[in-house]
Amino acid sequence: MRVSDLSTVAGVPVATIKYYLREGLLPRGETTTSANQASYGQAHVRRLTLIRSLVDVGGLSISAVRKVLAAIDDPDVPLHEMLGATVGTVTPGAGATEHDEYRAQAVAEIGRVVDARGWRVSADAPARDAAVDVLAAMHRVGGERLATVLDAYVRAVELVAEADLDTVSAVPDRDVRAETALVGTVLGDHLLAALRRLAQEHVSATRFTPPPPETP
Amino acid sequence: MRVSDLSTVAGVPVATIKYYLREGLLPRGETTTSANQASYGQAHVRRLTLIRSLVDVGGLSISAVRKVLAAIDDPDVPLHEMLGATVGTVTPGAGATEHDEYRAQAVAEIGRVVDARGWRVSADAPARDAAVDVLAAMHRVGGERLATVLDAYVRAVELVAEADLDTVSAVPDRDVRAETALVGTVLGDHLLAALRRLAQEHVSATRFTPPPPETP
DNA sequence: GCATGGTGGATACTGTAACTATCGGATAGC
DNA sequence: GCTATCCGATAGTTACAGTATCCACCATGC
Repeated sequence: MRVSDLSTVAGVPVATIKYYLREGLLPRGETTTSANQASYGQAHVRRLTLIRSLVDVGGLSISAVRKVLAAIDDPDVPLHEMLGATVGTVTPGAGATEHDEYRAQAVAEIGRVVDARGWRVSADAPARDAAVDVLAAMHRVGGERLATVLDAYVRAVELVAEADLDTVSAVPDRDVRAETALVGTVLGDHLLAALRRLAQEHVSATRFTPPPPETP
Repeated sequence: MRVSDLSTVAGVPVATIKYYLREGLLPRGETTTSANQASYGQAHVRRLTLIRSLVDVGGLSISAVRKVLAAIDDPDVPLHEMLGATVGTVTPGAGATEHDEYRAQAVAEIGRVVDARGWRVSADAPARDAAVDVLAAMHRVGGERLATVLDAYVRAVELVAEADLDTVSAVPDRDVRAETALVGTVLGDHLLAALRRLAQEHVSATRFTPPPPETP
């Protein structure tokens, strides 16, 4: 399989494939004979599909994809660390974090819920900082109001995380498991976001409009 | 309050404020005397803080911010429609959606869960398409495996949406309510994502490592 | 045995997004 | 009156994600 075939199968322009090769997202094909004839296999198609999903649907940047793929490919990186690597990349913020009153309050609130639910998470988990940043921003712009959702969110993500781990645990192969965890986490965020909008619409409809005629 | 003051208070460079004015994100200050002396008030500070949160923490693009702000400011736009407007902007995809087997399956699955939970959502809600797209991408890259989480996700977002609506309903003023819904939805996605990582770490830790010494 | 066209690799270019810098004229406050 | 600041417009900058072009080289069908 040469580039043009890979391009056809995966639906990605050749120029873009070359770009991904340059950027180290996609391993180079085996240069069988010599010099300028490399051959690509099924693994390249998989990887390319993965990259496209992360970029197009997951919204990751190229450098973010490079990072997480490197983590996938390194057998020494534990799973939760790989997922942690996606945090800083999905939420681009974290730059020049202001240490104001809002942030202090957010730190306290996150600490409270982590303790209350008995979560065993390291104090310096990147996701923890991300959560603090978002919560601080909520306070900054919306006052106290928004913090009241925190407990419900925490219970909801426990449900989600249990399901996530069930799915990931069921995969025997290490590489496939890492890939599953990655895709499930990155795309899962967006799936959750879309479902949340639907659920909001539903809840809003049931609360504020008369119920539809019963259909038993 | 002139631009430089606004800049100091909100922590945003003057040049950037001018850019936002140009782009119509921020209403121009009242041009009190005439021509070149405009004055800004507390509302501008609020709006500027809101914009920065949506951009920096929420990750929205400038054009997306313009769209949702226009929806906020228009009293005729119903709440769920405003939130729907954020869907297409957060998930940039939707371009050249392939109608392959994966998508067909995703459509069926979303239809199934919506029916199963009795969700009252319109068939052409933007969030529905977004969910279908993401689910199709999951199938494309990860096979059947990932779809098993769907039911758990649906139950989780019901919890979340109830909490969201509780919070929003508690706000009396229409404008503040719209703003709360917007911020809660956009930033809420990221808060949920970060909390989800934490919960994943916790669940992973409790499943695969010995329990910590008890501290009753 | 040789023309044709695809290949790998390098380099240069394009388009978009989000600012950032400069400029010309006006005006505020001393 | 003088200087600092302001407004508005225009032009420039940086980063990102590709695209496009070039060129020497293989490989294969005639």
